Amino acid sequence: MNKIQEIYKTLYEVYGPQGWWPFVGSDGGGYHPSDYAFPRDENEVFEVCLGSILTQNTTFTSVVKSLHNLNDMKCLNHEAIKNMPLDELKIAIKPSGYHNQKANYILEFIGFFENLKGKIPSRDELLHVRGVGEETADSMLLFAYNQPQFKVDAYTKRLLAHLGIVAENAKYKEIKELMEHELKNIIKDKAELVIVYQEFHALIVNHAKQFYSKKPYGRGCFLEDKYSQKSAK
DNA sequence: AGCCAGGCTACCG
DNA sequence: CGGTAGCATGGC
Repeated sequence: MNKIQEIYKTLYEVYGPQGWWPFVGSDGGGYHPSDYAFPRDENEVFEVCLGSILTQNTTFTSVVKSLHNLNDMKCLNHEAIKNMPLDELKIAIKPSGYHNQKANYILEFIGFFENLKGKIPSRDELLHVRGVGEETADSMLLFAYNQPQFKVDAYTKRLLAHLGIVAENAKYKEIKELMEHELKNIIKDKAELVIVYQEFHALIVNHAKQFYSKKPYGRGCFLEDKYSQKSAK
């Protein structure tokens, strides 16, 4: 087992399955640890994509508020959002911040989404949608479409940089390819790989919220002793 | 009161 | 190419 896999194993043993991606539509199930039958329909696929845009540079608790606002207005689906007044959309998603930008991102994405007609988009196609960058694209592919694309976020980079596994100025692509390379050779089954990518990302966020949110980063991080590649002092 | 959050675009050199 | 200002709100 390589170091990345050991870190995953340790985090999973400590925190358990995260069942990331809280759904608020449908039966309003919230998080769903150990249940990987999501998303269950086309509307939940869209809900994840919507959440992926809304969560840019924001906490997911804020996103859940926005999603509840839309759900209360019976507008938690692409057709209703497309047909609602722009001002109402902006008000609904206000808790997530950047509502002027994100409202337009969402409408642009809906145009793209409807053109797909249920097809799975490629990563490159997603990246051409305005408002969809690398992390958002991977978020959609991993959590909405169950594709084995590792999602790298600020926490992932911060953790790996702190442990000396990547450089402080490492780029998104470099980190993504490292994680995928270290994990996919061992895990052959695609569905299982998706689950590991999903859980790993969620575990990193859970862990990093506690130990990598405020400076000095890494204080109290129990991964540091075992996995840090930095030479002592 | 200030810093940070599960980023992206536009524009600069 | 890399670097950075601007975008907005809520929580602690």
